[in-house]
Amino acid sequence: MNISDVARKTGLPPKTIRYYEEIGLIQPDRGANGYRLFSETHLHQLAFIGRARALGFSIEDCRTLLSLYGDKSRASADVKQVALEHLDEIDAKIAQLQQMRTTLQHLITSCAGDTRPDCPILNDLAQGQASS
Amino acid sequence: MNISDVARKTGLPPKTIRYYEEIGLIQPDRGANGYRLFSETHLHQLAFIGRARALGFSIEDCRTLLSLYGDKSRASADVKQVALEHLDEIDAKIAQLQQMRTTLQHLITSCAGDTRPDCPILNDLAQGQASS
DNA sequence: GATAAGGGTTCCAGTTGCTGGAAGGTCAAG
DNA sequence: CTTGACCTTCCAGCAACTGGAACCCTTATC
Repeated sequence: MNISDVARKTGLPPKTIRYYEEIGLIQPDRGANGYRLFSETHLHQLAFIGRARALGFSIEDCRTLLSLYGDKSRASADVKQVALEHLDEIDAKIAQLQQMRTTLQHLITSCAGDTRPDCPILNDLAQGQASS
Repeated sequence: MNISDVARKTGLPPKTIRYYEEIGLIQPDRGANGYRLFSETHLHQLAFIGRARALGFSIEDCRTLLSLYGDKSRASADVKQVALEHLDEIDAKIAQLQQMRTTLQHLITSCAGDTRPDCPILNDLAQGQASS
């Protein structure tokens, strides 16, 4: 399989697949003409990476997960730990965004949004406290 | 004021302040020795930027907001629009993270996390469907 | 006057995860 | 034989910094 076939089947752009090879996530073979040649195994690995990335795992996490995936004597606890740490990161990000959201929503609500220059949003940014 | 004073008062690292000058967000003066010299106005601007960044606004948004802040004939509607667009972005990110969180949590719950190799998390990543 | 500590300066490189573009080789069809 | 769609590599850039090297300036102390 050439790269565009794999791209179509995995939904990953060819550029991304080349990048994954460059950083050593996958090791496709090469044909006599220099083209990358992908096996079914490579296809599975790339689909695996694509799904892990869709769940927000970092590239380094993907590397770890791929390695565990290929290790038939792995302990599921190792996989679970990677997932749990990632869940914590997600929760932290959500909490941070919720905090921003709350403050921002409050400011937006208190801003008239008309042609006058008075603006509680700018006041808050300038003073470090809401004008309400 | 020298850069470390401003850093202490705003909580921004000196490196970040230099970076903000480099990209034209602020224009501190220079002393005869080449040191940056910050006025109270610069201090306010940097504190303003720091708070906007804490609310998740991009550097470009900060540029716009700073410009509106300095424009006494602004319309608050312009500020509100920037804030509303940013709120939408935050909401989109939260939704995406919640989606990831839900899937990940489900997988984690179904994984025994012991010494055996069977792992629904890897199964899902490999197959594109949960094993439950 | 020498020196050492603690400022400041610039410039270059690296981070994460790609993405765009240029320049060029390959291949299959008409 | 040429056209067009592939493929290749390499270089640059995105956001928003951060680290480090190499060097200058200031102030205090001996």
